Amino acid sequence: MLTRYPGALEMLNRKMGGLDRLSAQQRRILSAVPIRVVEFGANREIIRAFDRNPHSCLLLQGMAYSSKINERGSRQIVAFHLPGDFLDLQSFYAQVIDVTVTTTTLSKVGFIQHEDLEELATDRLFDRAMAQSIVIDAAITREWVFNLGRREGVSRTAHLLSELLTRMRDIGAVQGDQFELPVTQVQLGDALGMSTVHTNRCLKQLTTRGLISWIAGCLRVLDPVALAQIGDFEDDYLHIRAAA
Amino acid sequence: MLTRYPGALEMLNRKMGGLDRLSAQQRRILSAVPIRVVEFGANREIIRAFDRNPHSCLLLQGMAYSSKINERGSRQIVAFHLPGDFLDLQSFYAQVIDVTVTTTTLSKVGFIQHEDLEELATDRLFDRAMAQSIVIDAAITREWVFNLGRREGVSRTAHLLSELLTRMRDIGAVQGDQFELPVTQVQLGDALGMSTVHTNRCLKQLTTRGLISWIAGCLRVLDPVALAQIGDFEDDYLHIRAAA
DNA sequence: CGTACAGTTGAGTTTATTCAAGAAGAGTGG
DNA sequence: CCACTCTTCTTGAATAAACTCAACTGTACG
Repeated sequence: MLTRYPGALEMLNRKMGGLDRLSAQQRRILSAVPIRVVEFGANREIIRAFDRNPHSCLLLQGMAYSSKINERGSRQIVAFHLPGDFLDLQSFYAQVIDVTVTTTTLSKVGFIQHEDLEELATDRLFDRAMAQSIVIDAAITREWVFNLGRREGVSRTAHLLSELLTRMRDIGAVQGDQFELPVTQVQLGDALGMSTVHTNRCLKQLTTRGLISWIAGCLRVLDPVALAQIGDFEDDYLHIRAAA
Repeated sequence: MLTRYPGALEMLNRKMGGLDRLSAQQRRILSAVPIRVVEFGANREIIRAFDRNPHSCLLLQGMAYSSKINERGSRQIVAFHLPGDFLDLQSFYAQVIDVTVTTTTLSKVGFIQHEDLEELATDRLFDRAMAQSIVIDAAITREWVFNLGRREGVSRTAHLLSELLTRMRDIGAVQGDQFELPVTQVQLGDALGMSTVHTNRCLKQLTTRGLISWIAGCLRVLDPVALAQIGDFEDDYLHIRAAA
């Protein structure tokens, strides 16, 4: 299950500020960081809640989500992770992790030891890149609170899809407003705080209105502007540079 | 409006790891940090969304909340802030802030310039204390996502009140399971993602069942264990040290 | 060919919302 | 001290949103 994967370093470079902002020295430091790459099948737990791992993970390929489950069996997905995202960087700062991270599809994950991150964090730029990653994740979570608290089904669904479109576009995974979305409606419902049945009906409404078309795990956004409008979506909170 | 306030340094000490963990040298550094203390009346905006401030704030006294408002006029409170909390530390890492922070009652706020935080962050312990503060806030926000997504009215309300009780107790503001809660039911509803009417009815249920008593801005939790049980509340995510 | 999982649809029930109006307080000025 | 106003809290009733339950379709896979 353990393989070498050349994309790992590129992801780390990107996450730590982008190649253009890094000095030759900094790039040398990054390339020396040991990254253990592991491939996971679909629906595999990468990180389990309450664990105290000596490492944090970077998603290299595929897709994953963070979820919380209570003893009554209710599950709520609290974040979706796309390639290039840290999955559990918070465990580097808080030692313990409060969510379970699971793949939705075949994925590659890079494991970095905390002691190596510790070493990296001595460089101010790297330190800030990691902190910023956490801050942006937190901003997304706050927007989810708004989404769950103040938007009804159809709008809520449209907002989440708009967020995913925007983030997918940022990492270059969107072509012609179309992208792979390896997520089931059950998972989507768990993220939206809605039942599967209701999620299905909301998606159908968006489809009927000609806004989206979701076939075979591939989402095509037919009218991104209208979708964003119905979903009351503004992309500022994602902190995506206009240059990207 | 600008006053000196001796509690400011104590709060900063506490936030940066607690007096016992700080060296004499570190305490000296902290005591030299310029903190501008400003008093705000009730319902005053301390920080406005999308601003780019050269400072971050520490709540010294009173209570505040972070909220997001969309152009349709819906408001969602995404966090409550208690004395000792940083209000907008994320703006130190991301420059811009995505929420508006408002007082609920007469409050004292300490303003610290980002350049001074920058200086503090050169000390590893201080740097980690700030990062940890952000990570814990994020964990609370994730729990709110669960709360809004997966718990119905009464349980959701019970959970929030349990969270506030626990956090209030941690800062020593609880006596006999009773504490000042200077929040209106409108604000509580905005935090719970519910209408004011429904919030009122959920509170009434908790009252009728003999779990709480909320009179004149003072919440008395009559049965903390039962309240936590109904609210499906576990305090692990708050990362509160058992010693405290 | 059977099983498992994902998606879809209908019908009844529960939860929460909106609208509306009245009661209880707090603060203000005469 | 009282009348006035404003905000907060409370309650009822009709409506809307979302959930549960249940059944059925399709598809992938061994």
